Amino acid sequence: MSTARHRILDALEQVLIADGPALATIEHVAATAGVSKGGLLYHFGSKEALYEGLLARLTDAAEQVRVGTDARAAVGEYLRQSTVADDAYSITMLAALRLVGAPEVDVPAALANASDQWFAPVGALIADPVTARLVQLVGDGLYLNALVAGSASEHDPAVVDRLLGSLEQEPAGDRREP
Amino acid sequence: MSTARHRILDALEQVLIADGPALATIEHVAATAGVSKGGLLYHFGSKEALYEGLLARLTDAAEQVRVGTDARAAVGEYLRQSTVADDAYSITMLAALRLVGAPEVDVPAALANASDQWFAPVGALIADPVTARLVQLVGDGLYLNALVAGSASEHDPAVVDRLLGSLEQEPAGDRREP
DNA sequence: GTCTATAATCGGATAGAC
DNA sequence: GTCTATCCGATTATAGAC
Repeated sequence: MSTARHRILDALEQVLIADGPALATIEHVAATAGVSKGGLLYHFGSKEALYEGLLARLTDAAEQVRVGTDARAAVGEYLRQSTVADDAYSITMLAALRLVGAPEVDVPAALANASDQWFAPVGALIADPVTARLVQLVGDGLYLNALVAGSASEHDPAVVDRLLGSLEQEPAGDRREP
Repeated sequence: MSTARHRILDALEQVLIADGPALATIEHVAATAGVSKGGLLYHFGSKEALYEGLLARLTDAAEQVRVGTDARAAVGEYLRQSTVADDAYSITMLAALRLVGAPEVDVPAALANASDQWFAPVGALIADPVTARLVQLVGDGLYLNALVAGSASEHDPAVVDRLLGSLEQEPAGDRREP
C-alpha cells in the first residue's frame, strides 16, 4: 500500500476531470503526480494497468457503501451523492465516467457494477418499483450534468422533496404500527 | 453540400460510439468513411475542424426541433427520444457525448445549447417547475445509460406514465374553459 | 523505488501529383 | 476533390544507472 500508487491515481482522476481523457497520458499523469514516467511505470506497468487501477478503486469504494434502514434518509443521501460532491467517491466516479469508450478497459462493466452496488440497497427500501426506477434515473441525470460540466451539478432540494413525497404513497411495510 | 462531408461525419459518429474517442483519429475516421487521410483533410482542415463539424451538425439538428402544444404528447416524445433511438439526432447526440473532455472543442457549450433548445419548448408546456425539472433529469439519466452502454437504453413506459401523471396535478392554464 | 535515456510506433498536418 | 509521400512531434514502453 505505497502512497505513491494513491498519489498517481489521484493525479489520474484530476487529469481526467480537468484536462480530459485525451491528455490522460502516462507522461502527463506522472508529471501531475510529481513522479517521472519511469516512476509511474514501476507501479503501473502499462496504460491499461493504470486505468484498471482507477476502476479497481471505484469498485472498492462502491463495496464499502453502507445504507441505513430509513427509505427517506437513504434516498436523500443517494440523490445528494449524485450531485457529485467533493468527496473521494464522487471524484472517482466522475473520472471513470470520463473514461467511457477507452479501448484499454471495460468501463461499462465497472460502472454498472458500482452503480448497482450503490443503488441496490437504496432501491430495496423503496416499495414501489416505478418510484425506485425514477430515483435511479434522476441520480443518473445528475451525474450526466456533472460529467458534462466537469464539476458538481446543482443540488435541487425541490426535486428531492418531490421524490421523497412519492415514498409516502405506498409505504408497504415501513409504516408505524397502528 | 457535398455528400463527402456527410459521409465523413457519419463515420466520425460511428467511430466515436463503437470504438471510443481515443480511436476517433483522422486516419481511422477517414478509413471508415472510405477516403484517405488527405481526402478527409480537404474537407476538414484539422482534427479540431472535424470535431466542430460534428457539433455544428448537433446544433443544426437541435434547431429544427418542433414541439406541439400538448404537454402529454411533448413529454412522452421527449422521454422516448431520450432513450436514444436509432434516429440521426440521437446518434449525433450520443457521439457528441463521447467527445466530452476533448481539448479541441467546447463540447459542454454545444451540448448545453442543444439540450436547452430541445427541452425548453417541452418545459414551457409543464406548469409545475419541479415536474419540469424532473422530466429533464430523467431524460438526462436515460442519456447517461445510453452513453455508457453505447446503445439505446431501455424504454420504460411505467416511468413515463408516472411523469405524465404528475402533469395532471397542476394544469395551470391548460385546462378546458369552465 | 525512482530516475534518465532511448527505441519503436503512431497521429496530425503539409506538399504536391493526378 | 482525392490520393500518396513525407515530416514532425508526441506517446508507449524498455533498459539500465543510481
